Amino acid sequence: MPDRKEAILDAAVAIADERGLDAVSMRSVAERVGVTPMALYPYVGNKAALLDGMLGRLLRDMWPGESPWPAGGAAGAEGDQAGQPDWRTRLLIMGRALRDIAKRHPWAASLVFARPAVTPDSVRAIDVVYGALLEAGVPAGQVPRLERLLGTVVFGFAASEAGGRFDPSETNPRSTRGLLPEGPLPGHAALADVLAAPADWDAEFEADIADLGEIIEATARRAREHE
Amino acid sequence: MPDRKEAILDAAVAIADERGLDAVSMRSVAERVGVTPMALYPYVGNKAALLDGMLGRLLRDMWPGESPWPAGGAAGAEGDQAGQPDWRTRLLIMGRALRDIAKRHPWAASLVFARPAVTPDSVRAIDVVYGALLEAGVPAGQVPRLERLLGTVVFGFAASEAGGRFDPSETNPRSTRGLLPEGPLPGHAALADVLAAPADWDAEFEADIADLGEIIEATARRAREHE
DNA sequence: ATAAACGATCTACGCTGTATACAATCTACA
DNA sequence: TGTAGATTGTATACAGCGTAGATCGTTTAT
Repeated sequence: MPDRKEAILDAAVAIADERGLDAVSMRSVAERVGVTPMALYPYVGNKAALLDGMLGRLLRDMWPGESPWPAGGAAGAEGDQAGQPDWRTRLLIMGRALRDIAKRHPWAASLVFARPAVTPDSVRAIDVVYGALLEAGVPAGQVPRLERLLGTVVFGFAASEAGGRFDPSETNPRSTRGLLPEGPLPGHAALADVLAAPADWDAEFEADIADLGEIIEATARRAREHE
Repeated sequence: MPDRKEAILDAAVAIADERGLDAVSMRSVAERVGVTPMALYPYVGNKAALLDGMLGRLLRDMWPGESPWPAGGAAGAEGDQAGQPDWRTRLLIMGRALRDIAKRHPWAASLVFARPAVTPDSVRAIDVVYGALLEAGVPAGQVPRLERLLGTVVFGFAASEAGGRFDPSETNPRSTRGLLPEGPLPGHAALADVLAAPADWDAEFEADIADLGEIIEATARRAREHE
């Protein structure tokens, strides 16, 4: 009866959304499910596995229905399927979906870099990226690396946004003036105007994705020329 | 007497290196310093601040002596200093240094995305990157974004390497064969050969850095043309 | 000399993950 | 229908956690 496991994961995700990841304890989850803490163990094994399960649950929700696009149509030799958007918008959609998830569940981003994430759902997501990169003309030898780079940037951006790594340059006004107790900050001083303006994270995310797209195209172009 | 704080941070870092980040507790750190747990609070405030301090300590060690290069010489209008390497190798050196730190202290990488890292040392590091980007010809409006992108990739790579996000594709042999309980994996199937070979993380890191360098140059080139 | 601030201590509270032992309930077969 | 076995949840307990609160020398300032 694995409905129980789903219910447990639901409860854990709900608690993390409402009160933060630190509030997710075996006791709090158990209470929400209406059961004693030890009753969770047959279903989730231990707390680390529970966190993995929470992350997996989120990745599954990336595409609500079945698979995001008709399966197949990934190998370059096969030609493109009819109703499928091109590789660029496919990657864009995935990236945006991932950032949306991270925004809705800020706790998730910090988990990505801490756990391997070997769930079947995440492997499926990787496969879709592989397909897009192959369609773009990236040589096979570079595809896994670029997939990892894409993931690093998207997850990293989401994690930074959620975890606060992007905030401090504004909250610390002294550094934007090019001064620090220990010495001058010529770079900050030269950028005072830009640093004073509030950042537009949506625009920044899109710009990053666009830059990644250029990397992909440049890689594909190099491969075409050297062949 | 802030030597005491240094000693506390030293002890905490040593414990994390030896027994992992989870082993860093107020009690264990206090014991190593030779003091009761509550005696730490006047110096580090609370546990979260202690973790911040540990991270800051590592960033300071990025350049052992004083500052990495003679201060100043960042603003583009000022021309280049004599003994300073060009912006590309400067960024390369910083990136490599950061990955080395993450390799020596794997626990640190997971902290980066969880805490804002507002310490003076990290601000100084950011300033150096600003200087390099300005020297490369990146327009001021894009410099902060690219600095964040660089940091995201380098930290993200280090965190992935240390946290295990890069491992599973090999440890899960079934996925490299293009098969999964739930359905086919056309992308994995098409890349079977490449996925079977072991990855060279040093080479991958260098390749990623090179790609970032191209983004920087492309941005600078666009700015030159549109002016 | 008196007052104030500081550094360190001890105790205690409520919380954590989970090993272990036990009880209740449902299933299957005679 | 009776009973054995498996399944599922409970109760208790332990060692460890972060830190609030009160206390107490010792140092510094007035």
